[in-house]
Amino acid sequence: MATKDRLITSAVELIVELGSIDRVSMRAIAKRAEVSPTAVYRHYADFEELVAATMAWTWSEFDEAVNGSVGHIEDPHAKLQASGEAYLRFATAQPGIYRVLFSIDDQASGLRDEFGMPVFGKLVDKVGAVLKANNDKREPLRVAASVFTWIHGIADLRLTGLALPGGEIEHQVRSMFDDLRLSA
Amino acid sequence: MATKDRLITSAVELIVELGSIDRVSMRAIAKRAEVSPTAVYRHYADFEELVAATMAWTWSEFDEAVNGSVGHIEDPHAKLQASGEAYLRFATAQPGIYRVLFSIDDQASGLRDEFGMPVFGKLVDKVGAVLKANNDKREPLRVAASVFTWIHGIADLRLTGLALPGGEIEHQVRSMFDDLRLSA
DNA sequence: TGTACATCAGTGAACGCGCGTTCACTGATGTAC
DNA sequence: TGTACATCAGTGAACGCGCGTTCACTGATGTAC
Repeated sequence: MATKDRLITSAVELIVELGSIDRVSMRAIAKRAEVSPTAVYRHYADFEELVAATMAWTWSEFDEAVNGSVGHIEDPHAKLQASGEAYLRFATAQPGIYRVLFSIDDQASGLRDEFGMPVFGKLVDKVGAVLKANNDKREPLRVAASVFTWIHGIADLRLTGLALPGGEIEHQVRSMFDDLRLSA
Repeated sequence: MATKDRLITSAVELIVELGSIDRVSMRAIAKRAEVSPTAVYRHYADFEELVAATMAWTWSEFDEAVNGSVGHIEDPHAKLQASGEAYLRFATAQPGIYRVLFSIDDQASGLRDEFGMPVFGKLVDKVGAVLKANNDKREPLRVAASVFTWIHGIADLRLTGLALPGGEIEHQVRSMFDDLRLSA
């Protein structure tokens, strides 16, 4: 049904506008989706379930953004670079949405295990390919954790509007990979 | 007055327990401080002002944690290392509190300019001292921005409870500085 | 030193509001015979 | 093919609740003469 999906996209819109999932109410979502508050219960057992569905949707959008568009790239360095750029573009595009993925919250942390870990796994693979091409003996899992940590820092600080030097997304990703010795 | 401060510490306690400032209400703060909701208005014009005061207090606690305890350290490398460790300890100790500093919010961003930038300035100085000792010609501001970005990533991901490899705080800070060529 | 008065920190009751959820219902669509 | 019935997506009214804020007030403390 169209309504079920429209509730989720309405929730996403509101998160973007208000900057945090905690500021979004079920009634506001229903209103945005042009449906009565009661209608929500036809599709989700309660508000928590709607929030969970919204987070799951956000995770899959994130996965698609970061991994979907780079499948055709053969060169491991170019692939990692493109993926990193897509990561930052996703995080920067809509304030609040990226933060949803990393909420401090029991519900969020369960979804992170379920949806986030596979995404991290794909990063480990991409990093592993670069290490192999570079004949670099470091452990992919550890290096990928550094990449993830750093790029999360870039993404999250960008959201706050803090005026740090760092330049354009492309350049920022490139110098990160330089510092982590993941360049060609 | 004791009440004025107790309202702030109550607010901080609630942020820690609930994991986000958005989940904390004025009435809950008053209750925690053992005072009627009305009494809050003796000390703060409105809820927004109480929130602002709480954020300002959090910023100064953060500044104190990161910079207060390292003043006596002479060696620039040891000083930067100790400061980085204190940073992560502060962020990790109480979930939610650190996140308050980096909220997406007009009010938060004003306070970040006012209280956060000076703290960042001190980091630039510490990084500058290390660069000088290393006879490293890189620009302190840019290198400090990388340090800040990365350590924020470490701190923020730790809060989510994500099980990434990386080890103890001390070790994690050390390998970050190694990768950024800021070690002795 | 005593008295009059101002200031100050607090109270309880009340306001209008938006919240998540439940209820009894309506009308359209799908299915069985 | 028509009819009876079940299912499904939706509605509006109502619930109890916690919210931020205002009001008129009380009683203790500080100050002036």
